[in-house]
Amino acid sequence: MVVFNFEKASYAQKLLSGRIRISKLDYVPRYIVGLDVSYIKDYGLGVAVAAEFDSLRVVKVASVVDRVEVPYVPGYLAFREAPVLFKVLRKLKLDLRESILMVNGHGITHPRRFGIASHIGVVLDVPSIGVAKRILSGRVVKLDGRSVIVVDNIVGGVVFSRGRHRVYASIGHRVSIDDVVSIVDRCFVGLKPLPYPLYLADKYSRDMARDLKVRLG
DNA sequence: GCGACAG
DNA sequence: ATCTTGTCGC
Repeated sequence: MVVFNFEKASYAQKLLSGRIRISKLDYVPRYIVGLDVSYIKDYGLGVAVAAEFDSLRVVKVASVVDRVEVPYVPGYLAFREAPVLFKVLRKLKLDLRESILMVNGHGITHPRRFGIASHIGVVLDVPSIGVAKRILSGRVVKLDGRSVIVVDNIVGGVVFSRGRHRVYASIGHRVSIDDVVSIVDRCFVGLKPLPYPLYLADKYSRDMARDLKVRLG
């Protein structure tokens, strides 16, 4: 049996973090795609929700059930979940050249600056943003009335407060911190604690887990 | 060594 | 993430 090699995974993350491009989004996206995974035992239930960037109207949803081999260890989430998300993105059959990805997890606000949002963004070379419910790496600092996450002396993420909920958004790939702020901000609708595309991906994957359990007894 | 630790 | 009863607050 092959065991996961965390040493090599660390090396890969440090190496690949050098491929992250932090720059202003170079096109107006047509779609924003929310990505999330829930679990039943060793099966990951991945969901992708594509919404129009302007109206946030949902245009496409895809889901996949995939066996996961890698355990969850903080800092190595991508090696567990990214394969599931690559599969569901293939099923989505959407032209990602005109889209941006919103991934449940961190981007560069990661111990080796290569969280799952950056991982997926770099591998597919698609603009991406990470959105996490808890902080993983970096220091939260107040910067002109706004809480931001500083890593390596740059602003890599921003903290959003929705009532008592906190959301930590960060640069994934091919976006600027200003893009992260403006894009995540306009995805909050109503009182939902997560940006809409991610809220739906999260909801649908949980619904899927519940339904599948009923079907299994 | 100790604490912290996305999903 | 998932499991899982009662309980706090609006």
